[in-house]
Amino acid sequence: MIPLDGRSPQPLYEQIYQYIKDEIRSGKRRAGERLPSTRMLANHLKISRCTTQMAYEQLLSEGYIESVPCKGYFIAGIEELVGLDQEPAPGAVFSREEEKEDCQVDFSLRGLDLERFPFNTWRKITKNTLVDDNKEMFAAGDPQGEYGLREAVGNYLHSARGVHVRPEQIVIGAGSEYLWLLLAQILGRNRCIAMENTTYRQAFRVFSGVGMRVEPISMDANGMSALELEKSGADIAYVMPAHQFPTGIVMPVKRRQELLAWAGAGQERYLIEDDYDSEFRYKGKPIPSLQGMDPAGKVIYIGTFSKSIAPAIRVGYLVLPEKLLAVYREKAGFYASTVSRIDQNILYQFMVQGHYERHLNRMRAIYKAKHDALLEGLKSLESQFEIRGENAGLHVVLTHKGGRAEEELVEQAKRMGVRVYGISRSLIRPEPGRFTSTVLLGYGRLSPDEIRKGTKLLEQAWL
Amino acid sequence: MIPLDGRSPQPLYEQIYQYIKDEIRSGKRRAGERLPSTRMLANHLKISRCTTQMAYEQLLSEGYIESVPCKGYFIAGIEELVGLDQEPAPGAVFSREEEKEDCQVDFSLRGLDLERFPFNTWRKITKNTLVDDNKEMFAAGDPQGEYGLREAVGNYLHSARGVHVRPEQIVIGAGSEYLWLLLAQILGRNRCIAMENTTYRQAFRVFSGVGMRVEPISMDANGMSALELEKSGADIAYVMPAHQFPTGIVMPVKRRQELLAWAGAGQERYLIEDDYDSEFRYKGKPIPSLQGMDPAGKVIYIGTFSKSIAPAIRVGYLVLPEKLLAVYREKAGFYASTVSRIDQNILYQFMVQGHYERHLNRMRAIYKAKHDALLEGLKSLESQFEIRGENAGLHVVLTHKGGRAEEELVEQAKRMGVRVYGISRSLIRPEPGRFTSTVLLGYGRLSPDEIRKGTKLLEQAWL
DNA sequence: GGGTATTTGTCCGTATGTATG
DNA sequence: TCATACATACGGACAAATACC
Repeated sequence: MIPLDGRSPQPLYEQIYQYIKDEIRSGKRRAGERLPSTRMLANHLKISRCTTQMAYEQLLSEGYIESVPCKGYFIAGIEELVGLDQEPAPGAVFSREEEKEDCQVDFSLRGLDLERFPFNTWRKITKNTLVDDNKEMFAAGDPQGEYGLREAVGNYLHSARGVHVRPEQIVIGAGSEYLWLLLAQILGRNRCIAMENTTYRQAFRVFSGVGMRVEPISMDANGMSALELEKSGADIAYVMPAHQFPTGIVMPVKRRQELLAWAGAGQERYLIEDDYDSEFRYKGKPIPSLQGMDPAGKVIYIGTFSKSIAPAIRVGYLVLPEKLLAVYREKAGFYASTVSRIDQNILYQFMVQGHYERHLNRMRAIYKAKHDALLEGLKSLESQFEIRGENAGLHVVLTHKGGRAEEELVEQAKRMGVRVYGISRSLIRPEPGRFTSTVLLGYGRLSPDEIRKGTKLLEQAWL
Repeated sequence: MIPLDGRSPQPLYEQIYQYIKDEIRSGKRRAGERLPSTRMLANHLKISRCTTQMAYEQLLSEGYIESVPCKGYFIAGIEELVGLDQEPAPGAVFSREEEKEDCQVDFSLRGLDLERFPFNTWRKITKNTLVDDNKEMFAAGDPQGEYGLREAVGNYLHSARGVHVRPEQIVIGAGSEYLWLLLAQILGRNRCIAMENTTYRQAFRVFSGVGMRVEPISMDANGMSALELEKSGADIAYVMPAHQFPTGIVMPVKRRQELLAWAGAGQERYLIEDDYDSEFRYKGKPIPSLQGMDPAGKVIYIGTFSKSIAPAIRVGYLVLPEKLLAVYREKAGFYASTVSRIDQNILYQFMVQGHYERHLNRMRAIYKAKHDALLEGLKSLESQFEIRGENAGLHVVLTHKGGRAEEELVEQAKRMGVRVYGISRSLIRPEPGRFTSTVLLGYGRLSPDEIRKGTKLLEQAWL
């Protein structure tokens, strides 16, 4: 029985939250154990169900408990599936995973929390998609992607990201890499593309691989330098305004407008906005997409479901300005869609039934809990490290104030069994004196407990 | 997304109110449409729930929206007349389907018989793939494709097509177009590629689209002219030895050896063997693949499941010679797989459980029946038409002996309600006096009865 | 074994109290 | 005093999982 004091300044839900949290921490409650349902508890304590629920939600957002719809709330398994880590891919010709060694905590940048994926929902939708009267699903589909799915994506982008889009402007494709490649076909190879000097290595390799000239542009605190962009002679600029990878910089409105002005000054100039992880933002008012701020149709918007649903779902989308639509149709309209029509329809159902929004909300809460745990754990490092790129996405950026070399930081962490990642592999062109003592910590796959463990080890490694 | 300005003198709730009011007035929101719940919106905009509620209350009091307890807020249905003429017919942007008119029989070249697809098997395998203990299926997979699937494809190719292949040489990708594109990245753009003068238009567009120089090579009865190839200066040759599209030519062993010899004469020379419909062969011994005849590793083999299973299954495979493997890893190894890992595993199960072989055997019998019906029906045309490309694939080639123009043949057929397709769209370069009176008849989707009906109508149209 | 009542998490609109200019 | 914004608390409706008949 939880003792409640109605006259206490501490709200009821917090008293409940505190009580249960203490029980979990002290070990009185074992992992996997079921909590009383919100109704039962509320009934028992003679309070509103919502109050108990708020308490549970708090516990949930901090990772102490987990919820299973229609079943109950359960104490979280501390390190349930640690070391489940991805596949070693039988005979993997070149697995991207480095060897595990005795790595205890891996702050991997591509790690995601797939445990919470609404598996049953997905399975059910799949089942319903593969019904007998749906055989035409196996025939060839629209090369641009199923119209319904494009509508759903368009609606989502409009409401969530302020993107202005008709379904006709959307092209569905199998992941970012393919879409970059496709984009390169549309824009033409004889382009000069400006990229932020630390950027997605993959994007850089695709664009340079197809023969585009790539101009690295240095960044200030607000992102890509507009001045340098102007001078570079590029006619395309690839940017990530919402949460730049890897620096985590959020481009403020002023810089956005400068870039839009730059694009507007040339007939053939375009901005590519890669909104790769904009789904996750934990603090501060969300800034609409660059595309949404642009009435002139100079922004090509690109996004994917790899982070927001699962990497295995190889689906991404391109939003083309009206002017480029004709070019797309001429140059690439004959490309068959790269995504199975069945998968497109599963995803479509997932979206129109509202599962996508729900899933995003849930994941946002979960990742926020991890994010908070990480920042809390990094507090002790603040004297020697600058922490940036927080409050959004799935990684943070740490820079050693004393200028300790990146390799040393990585190596020191490694000796303590912690894997962190240097920023230098994202550099296109070396910049003397910059990006030399910066490491990246991804927290998507780790549990709050693992994160706390990791930061403790980092403390020992670096201080 | 509603743009909010925290520093504006206009209160937050009023900004929201204004925004939604404008959307309703402009007709962007339809009557009856549901607004996001106060919680969701507040969560999204990172403001208090009460603020969104105040905005909604204002809208409510002005009659723009209605509230339904426990369900949500809805746009009021004052004027149903707003914005009736929206959306331009789903998928109509540029659907590949020509208008139906009063076409009775369509000898479509991309038609397939999907009625016989083992739907239940596929569904069952899908269900079994999506079981709870298979969650890792949603994580990122091998960029080259699931190893198991590559093994299965390799085994199939070895036994069915005589392809010599280790799973390590196989790259799984989302359909032919993507694989061609990938191949172009691997080989490099500064290549000169020889293509048979009538060939897959799509392949031509991909290769020329990425900037490769394309050399059209004329064909004799045995396929691509080895002499002309030698003279062309090309270092890559794209061929379809098993059943050339569209001519249906089967390349005899002698010509194959000439091509192999050509490839062997240059360090960087390669043959691309597109085995697009080799699954279907109705008479005579199946000829092994070109790749299987080549001990020197000069043949790149490419195939897909689009015809043999279903076009919606966007899966194809590339078999790279050992020498190109390293190049692939370096230049394109970072490309994530374009096929959903789940789909790959479904396909894998489909193959290892023997369903693929069974399905192929069944389809071969079915298509043979159609093929026979077509040839039987065309007998009466034999006096005036030469019939070629038979005994394999899913189409035959008809050439008018009298030299009647292709357009006329198509038009005459059309007037009788039959759709046939001219060969000229497969021409890369006009060849005076050739391919001017030839049409193609695909029979994949038609039933034997429809085929008989079609040939009867063609008789009336042409004789 | 197949329908049915119950339980449960989840989402919803609503009401009231409070802090800050 | 009032407008604005936020925090706390309430109970109904719903669909899905589950247990029971």
